[in-house]
Amino acid sequence: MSVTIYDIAEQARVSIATVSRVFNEHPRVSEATRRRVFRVADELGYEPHASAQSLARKNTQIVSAVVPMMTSFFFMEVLRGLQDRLDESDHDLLVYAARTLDRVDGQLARALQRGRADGMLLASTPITASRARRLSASRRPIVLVDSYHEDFDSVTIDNMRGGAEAVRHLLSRGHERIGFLLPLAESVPGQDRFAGVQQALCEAGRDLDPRYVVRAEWDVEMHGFTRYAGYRAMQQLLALPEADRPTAVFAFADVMALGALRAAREAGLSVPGDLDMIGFDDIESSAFVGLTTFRQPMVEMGTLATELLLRRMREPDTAPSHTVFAPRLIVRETTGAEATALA
Amino acid sequence: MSVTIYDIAEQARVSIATVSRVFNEHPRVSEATRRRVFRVADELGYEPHASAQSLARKNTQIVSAVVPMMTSFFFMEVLRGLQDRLDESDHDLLVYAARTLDRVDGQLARALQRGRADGMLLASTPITASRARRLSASRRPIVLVDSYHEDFDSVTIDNMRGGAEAVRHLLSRGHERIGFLLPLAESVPGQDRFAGVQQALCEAGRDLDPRYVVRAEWDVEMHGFTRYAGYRAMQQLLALPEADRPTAVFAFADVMALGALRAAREAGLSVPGDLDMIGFDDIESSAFVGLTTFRQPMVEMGTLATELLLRRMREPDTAPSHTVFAPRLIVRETTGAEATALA
DNA sequence: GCGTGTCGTGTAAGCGCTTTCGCAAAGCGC
DNA sequence: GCGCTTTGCGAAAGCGCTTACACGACACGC
Repeated sequence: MSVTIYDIAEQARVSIATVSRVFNEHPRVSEATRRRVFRVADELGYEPHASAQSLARKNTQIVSAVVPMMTSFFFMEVLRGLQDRLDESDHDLLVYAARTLDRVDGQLARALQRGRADGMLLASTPITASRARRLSASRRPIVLVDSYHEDFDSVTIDNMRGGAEAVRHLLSRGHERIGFLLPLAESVPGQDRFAGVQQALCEAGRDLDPRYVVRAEWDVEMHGFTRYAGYRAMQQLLALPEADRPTAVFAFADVMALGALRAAREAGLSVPGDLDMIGFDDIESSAFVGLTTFRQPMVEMGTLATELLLRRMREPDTAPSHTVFAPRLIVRETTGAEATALA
Repeated sequence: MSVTIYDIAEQARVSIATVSRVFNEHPRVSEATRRRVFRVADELGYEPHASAQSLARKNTQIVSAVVPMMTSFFFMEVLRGLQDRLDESDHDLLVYAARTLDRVDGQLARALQRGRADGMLLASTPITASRARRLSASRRPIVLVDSYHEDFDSVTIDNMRGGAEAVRHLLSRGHERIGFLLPLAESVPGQDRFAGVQQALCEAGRDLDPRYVVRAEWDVEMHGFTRYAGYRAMQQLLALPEADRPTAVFAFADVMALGALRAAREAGLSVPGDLDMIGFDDIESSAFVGLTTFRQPMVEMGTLATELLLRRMREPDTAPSHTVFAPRLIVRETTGAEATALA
């Protein structure tokens, strides 16, 4: 078997309590014994047993993250933020990734059930009433990233503002007929962005032409956040009589915009030129294809969320905080920017 | 505090041993007590304490994965495979992600140190002699994904074959002057692909013109697997006298190819037409830009690796197995395929 | 020299679970 | 009915660690 504090205690001629104290940096240990214990521990190659520590200390030094991989680029970036911050504070990260949105509940259940973690991060997971109830019932520190519920700390993006800004940007470029490619109605970011759209149109005194609003009905389990959904939705827009076709399109996600770009080009349109296009997310491909979009400070969101979680683990009874980041418009070729060299 | 087996035992008028037996599906429990225990457990909302179980059982039901995020798309896909398989067997996943390759050792150390996991998956992590030593010393079940060492189970891609096939494909399209964009010399997949290149050239009776081989010297911490590195490397190729310029380029990774494409287009070349291009990895953007490349069965690699790991956890003393997947050439527009509609 | 503090250490009681062992009761063949 | 096995369960000993408590040794002020 592996080395335990008993082995060290024996060899170092002290009690196991002292060995434990040494490793826990307890102040009342003499310099001499401290050194002796460390030396013996080194020689024997001792590593504390994580489970035993957890059991005795009543904490695990583990944080879990539940993520629907739907937004995989988003998640990878957030993950970076998490890891960076967690490394510093000596916590490990347990990941419960769900393939599709409908599997999130399963992963959530597991994460809660096992009770392995001291705290939990939920990324891009819509908090329904029933989820909220279960989360509250677990009495665990919880932080939401990219989703909102009043009972929990959250770090989000101001989607409404983004939606509004997208419209304003397109209006400022003189577009009269703007098409919108939306995800499923259930999508919360989708709802918010759309609210922004309506607000901006209203402010500008425009009406929303329902023919220009296409809701994805494809790839339902991804809420329509896929290339294919964007592609099909765009085709629907393109099926309008040519004179009525939108001259600009706001796709609610970059992946959708990419599909839409493809559809537009297949239809013989050039973008920009015949059509302006704007997305949301700033995924990796977007810079490459010159897609105008909105950037979200994902790494930062990850580190902040972790920070909040660690705080809440220390002080569980503070009121939930809600941080909202502003998305930043990145103007690229698809709304007329000059092509730029690769940074 | 939370509910323990003692609470259940008391309420159900049995001993804690029996409660434990019920939950562990021990055969020798009467149907009546089984039911009673389950009922009480449900009422009280009992959840077994993971750390206590680990301590008593001497296993954790946790698998850890160490990944350099370098290849983030690759990792996300592999992760999918992992999760799918782990979910089935009721294991949780601990992720140690390193931002860059030089931080891998830190994460490796943590993963080993904490001893939290019953087994370990290493993705895309070059196994140096010193790492191999540390891994062996830990006496833990280990499986390598996308890297190789004779002492451990591994699941890899036949990079040499891919490299050779890339060259053959370009030769078959009549190219005489082929440029190569390589990552740092340290990169093992890079070395293998290059070996394949040399082999294919040799078979075809061609010499390798050293002017056509550019090794990335940028983004060293990513081993040169970045857009920017590809971009700069391509510029170097383009700096050759026009008559000598390669008519086709094999970039050793899609990200590099994307950068290279950009550089080529900035230089006024059209791809395909003036230049053929081929990459490796089939990242998401590649389908979009029509890049010919090699696909790796990443999800499958993930599930297989997990399968192997679970097996090794059951039977630690079997000889290491080495599975090699063949990369599949995906011919797209950059080597002359017709543009295809989005699937 | 005596109380009073502080230091350094050991003893032992947990943390919540699994599992061995033993025992009584019940079932079996004859 | 007698020995035998099987069944169902409890007692108790861990798993490796933390930590409250106690205790002796020593330093200090007076």
